[in-house]
Amino acid sequence: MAATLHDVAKQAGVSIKTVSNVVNGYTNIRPETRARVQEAIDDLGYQPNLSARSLRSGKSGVIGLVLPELSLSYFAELADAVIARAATHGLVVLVEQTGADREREIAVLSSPRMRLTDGLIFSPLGMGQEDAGFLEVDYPVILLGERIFGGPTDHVTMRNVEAARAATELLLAAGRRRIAVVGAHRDETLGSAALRLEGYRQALEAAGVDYDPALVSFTTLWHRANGAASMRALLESGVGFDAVFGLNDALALGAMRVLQEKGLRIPSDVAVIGFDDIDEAQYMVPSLTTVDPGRTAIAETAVDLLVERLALGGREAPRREILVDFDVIARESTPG
Amino acid sequence: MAATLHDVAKQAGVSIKTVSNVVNGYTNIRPETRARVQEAIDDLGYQPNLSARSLRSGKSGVIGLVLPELSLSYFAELADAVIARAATHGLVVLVEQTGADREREIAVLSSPRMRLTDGLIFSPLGMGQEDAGFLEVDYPVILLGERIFGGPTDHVTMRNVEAARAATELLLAAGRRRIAVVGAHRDETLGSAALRLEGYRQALEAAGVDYDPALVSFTTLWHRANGAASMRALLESGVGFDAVFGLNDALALGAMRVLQEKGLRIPSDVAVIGFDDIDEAQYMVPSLTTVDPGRTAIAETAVDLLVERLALGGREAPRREILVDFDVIARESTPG
DNA sequence: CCCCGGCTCTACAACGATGTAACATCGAGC
DNA sequence: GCTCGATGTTACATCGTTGTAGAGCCGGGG
Repeated sequence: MAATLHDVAKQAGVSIKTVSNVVNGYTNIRPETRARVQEAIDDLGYQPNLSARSLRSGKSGVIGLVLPELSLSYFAELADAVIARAATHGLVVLVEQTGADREREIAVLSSPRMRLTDGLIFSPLGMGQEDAGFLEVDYPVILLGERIFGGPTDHVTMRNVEAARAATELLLAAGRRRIAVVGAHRDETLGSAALRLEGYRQALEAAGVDYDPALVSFTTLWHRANGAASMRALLESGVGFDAVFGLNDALALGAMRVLQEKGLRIPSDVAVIGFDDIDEAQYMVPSLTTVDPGRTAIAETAVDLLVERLALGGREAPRREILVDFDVIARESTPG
Repeated sequence: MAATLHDVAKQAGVSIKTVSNVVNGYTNIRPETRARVQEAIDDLGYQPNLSARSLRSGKSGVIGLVLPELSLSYFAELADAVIARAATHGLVVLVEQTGADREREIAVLSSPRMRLTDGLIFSPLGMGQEDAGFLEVDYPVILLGERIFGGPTDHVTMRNVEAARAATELLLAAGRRRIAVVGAHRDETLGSAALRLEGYRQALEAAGVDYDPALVSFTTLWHRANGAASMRALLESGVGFDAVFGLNDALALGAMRVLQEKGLRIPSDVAVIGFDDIDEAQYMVPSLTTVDPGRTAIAETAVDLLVERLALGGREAPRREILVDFDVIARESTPG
């Protein structure tokens, strides 16, 4: 059985409160008392019981991270950054997966399973704008993603429109005028796909290039395979293009494979740009030009905001909507 | 403030223990009492306080998963499976990253941070056989990986030697006799690289094919980039080969890119096989033949073993060494 | 009519930590 | 010599939950 304050106190011949004071670095303790207690602590290998501490203090030192699934590179890398940042605040991270399922996302918000976390970083993919009310809970939540805007909680997200516009502008600046899009979602007005497509359109308009619907291919999940399929369809349709904007990197990589299969050279025949800057993008040949949407900044900002909320201890504070900076990362798949 | 048993009891006009009994599904309660209590619970939105429950019961319902980093696809997918399996047991997972750093791995084992977990699934990369003693802790640990064998804890791992042998045999069966290896580690006797290389050698020997050291290229980290670099070195060295065994998929994919750059056809000129069956392997063109080392089985077995240990409640039980089954998954990068 | 047993329900004491208030002890100051 | 304040330490209550022991009530059997 693990030693308790009580055991240590008995061995050191002091009260448990004195041991507690030593453990917590309270200053008014005689050096010899402290030494005696410390010896007993080391001797017994005492470790504070975090459940008890948490019950007493109302804080567990654990934050929850709720995301679709770790198998998606973007979320794995996000989780990596969240965990690393949390560690610098002395917090540990409990990870829950929802499989992008709306019901499970909603369930997790009210689940007692989560009640031992002090707060949540919440990244939904299934919930939509109409579900914003579910975010109204009595613990701090930091919302990520593009599914809900203007909800009751803090929100950290990326400049989807501007970043997509910058990506498109990079292609335009290279003289490309026929820019295909891979990964659009049909009938979506919110969410990453719609916002990035909007950025694309803005860039075209600003450059005085007509928007050609034939260049936009739709798909569902943003997987490599869908990127490849979309590209095949585009090529077969006979529509001419000299550049491709993959709405995320996986799509761009899938498209890139097909282009190379068909003997098209990248970037001379077709330039390719992605979105997300997942790790493997830089290892491809040619390496993929992409947009770093600020994933690390999102993770770190989310943790920091949550830590601030926790420090408030439940007192009210205005909600914040934070947009992190993005970066266009030029690599070999675009000219120049 | 969140409602407690006490609040519910007051509202329902019963004792807190009765409420507790209702919450825990204790049977001997009059239906009308139960209904009254349930109403109060719903009314107040009562949720059990898990810290208190955990203090009282000595169990938190949280298990820890300690791994190098989630940015490595293998570990992200492992974590995905662990979390999913834990959920079926009603457990949640706290994920800690060590960065494959020996000191951090050792620290985590004795960290009070981890004391609120009931047990650990521990996947070290920095510790070695000589550190086995650190695994001797007073909570259940399930060890993963190939860094420590015969330690004091349960151990779940893959059949590295046999799986690597099977991979090599698939190439041999296709008539390939000059099989290059990408990703060996110098001076390693334990660990994935050494074990997989051993399987390779066994397969060659059984087939009566001489082992040619010139075909084995060494590297450090198992990244795409290192796979590509190794392949370039092999090609430049002028040593002839008709197949490549990447000791993991990332290496194989890196190598595959370089082969294609050089205009070599896969699999007709050079067959390629990997190891790990990461998700992207099947989306490549050509898709990568690889070995599923049983990652999902490892994750699920680890969780199940831990659950069994937890059920023992500290009672002794013999340690178990579990080897999961592997599968060779033939895809387009090998003939046939 | 009384006792026994089963069903409901309750009171109380834990689990291990910490905040509060208060109690010794000591030296300094008047 | 007595008070005062600072210092060092302690007793106690408390966080919210659950296990244990047992109390009250009812009906059935002797």
